[in-house]
Amino acid sequence: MLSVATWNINSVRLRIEQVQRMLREQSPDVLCLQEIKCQESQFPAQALADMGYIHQAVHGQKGYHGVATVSRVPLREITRFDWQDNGEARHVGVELTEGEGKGLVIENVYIPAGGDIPDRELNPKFGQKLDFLERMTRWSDTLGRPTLLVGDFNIAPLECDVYDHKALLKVVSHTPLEVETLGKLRDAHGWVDLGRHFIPAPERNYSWWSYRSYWRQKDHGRRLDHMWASPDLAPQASTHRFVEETRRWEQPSDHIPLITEFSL
Amino acid sequence: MLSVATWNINSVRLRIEQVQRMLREQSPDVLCLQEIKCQESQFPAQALADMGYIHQAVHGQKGYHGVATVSRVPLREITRFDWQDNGEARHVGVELTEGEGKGLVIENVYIPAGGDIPDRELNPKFGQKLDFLERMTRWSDTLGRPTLLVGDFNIAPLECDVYDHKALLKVVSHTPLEVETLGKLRDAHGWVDLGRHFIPAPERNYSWWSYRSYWRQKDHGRRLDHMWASPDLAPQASTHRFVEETRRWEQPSDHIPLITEFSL
DNA sequence: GCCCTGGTCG
DNA sequence: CGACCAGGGC
Repeated sequence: MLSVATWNINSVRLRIEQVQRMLREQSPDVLCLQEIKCQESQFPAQALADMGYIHQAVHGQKGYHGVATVSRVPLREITRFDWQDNGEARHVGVELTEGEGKGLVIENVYIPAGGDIPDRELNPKFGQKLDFLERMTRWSDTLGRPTLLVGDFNIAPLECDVYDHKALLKVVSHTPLEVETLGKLRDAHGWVDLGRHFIPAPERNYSWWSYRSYWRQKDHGRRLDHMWASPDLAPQASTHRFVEETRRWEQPSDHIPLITEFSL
Repeated sequence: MLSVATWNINSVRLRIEQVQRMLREQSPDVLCLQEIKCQESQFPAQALADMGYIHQAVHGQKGYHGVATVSRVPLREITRFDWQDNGEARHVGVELTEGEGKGLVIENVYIPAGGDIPDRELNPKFGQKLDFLERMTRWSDTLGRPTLLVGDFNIAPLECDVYDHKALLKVVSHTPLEVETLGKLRDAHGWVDLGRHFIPAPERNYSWWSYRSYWRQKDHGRRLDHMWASPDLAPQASTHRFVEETRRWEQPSDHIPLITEFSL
């Protein structure tokens, strides 16, 4: 048994107590964080180590972005890709080195949000997002081991992954071009979307609600966070859950944690 | 019986729950706030009205300074002086219009801090502080009714009003020039310093501790907040207390409330 | 909306 | 140290 969580925490320093609470209540073996928004030197390593998460791979930067994978089972950092080649900290890859999960690779990624306008010409950030996905797609070809790819993908691929499919067709995160580009990444390695494997369409299944306005009343969510298993790993996934309650905590992240359990 | 509190709250929006807690626990009839740090439109009027403090005189500005006097006994705003003539919101004067305290005037003031260097030439803010005090001194001559003058004076007049008299002689808030200038204001109307009337020198008696460094461990406080009664009002003051516990609350103001009870 | 960076202020 | 502001990001 091995359980892995992913959570875009939107500042790990501000929400370290919420991380600790989630770890106490959900008890995953491994936690992948995105948007830690700090440098490695500022990462709350001790607070997490005190809870047993002594194995840590932190790829941070000042102020923005940043990812970290912490674990109570041994791991070692194996990669730290910069698919944009611009110095942003959006990926860290680890390998579990002992126990049932030995050899499992966990890729933790924060895909660019892509700006407001879904047009390469008008909005360079949208192009960067697509380029990022295409580079990940080429990288996918090279993988040869059981791998879990998790994080904030900033794309809600299915109609039922958003509260209003038609309205969001022109909104970055749900445009046909993004969905198609993400689909190529998925197909490049036969990735299995565990969120929809365990909670099949058309069931409502969101991981993010804007801070703005009436997200709670209207349930205007999107499924932007994902856990994808390589074809050789997917059969071992035994449960998968979205921990929606954290979105109702005080001063929450706008994203919620996802957790998968594996029988390994 | 009438009780009046004064508290430099250092952002009333951020600390409205602490204000409510203090009001519940101390139950003053009137509360004078300084450094509300908001415009009148942003003042948490409803939260205070809900607790019975429905009579309010708010003199705010954007971001800095600002004073407000709220009460559960009827009052009317009578003055709103700008002794510096620069648009800063540092004073509001009210008159109680009913009940035992009818006719009592309460002047709520936030005297300028005065900058870092205690020299008019090198630091214009120090001059502005002295000018502010001198204009208040001239204003004091004109008063003819029982009056309570309260607020953050930003001066600790006595040796025992600071944790280290000698060290602070050259620190703005305790320089001989400030103490002398404040003394002239006091003498201009025969104001009675209730803090020292009820807690005589040389007893330790602080109302402010810096946010910086080890204020709690070292008790490096100063008495910057004051309640002064006009000679005709002072005999009615029956008790006076410093509510030090608020400084140990979570995310506190750097100042504590002072409360005087009057037998009226 | 909320969190970052930096600035000013006390 | 911790308020505020403005500007940038998502």
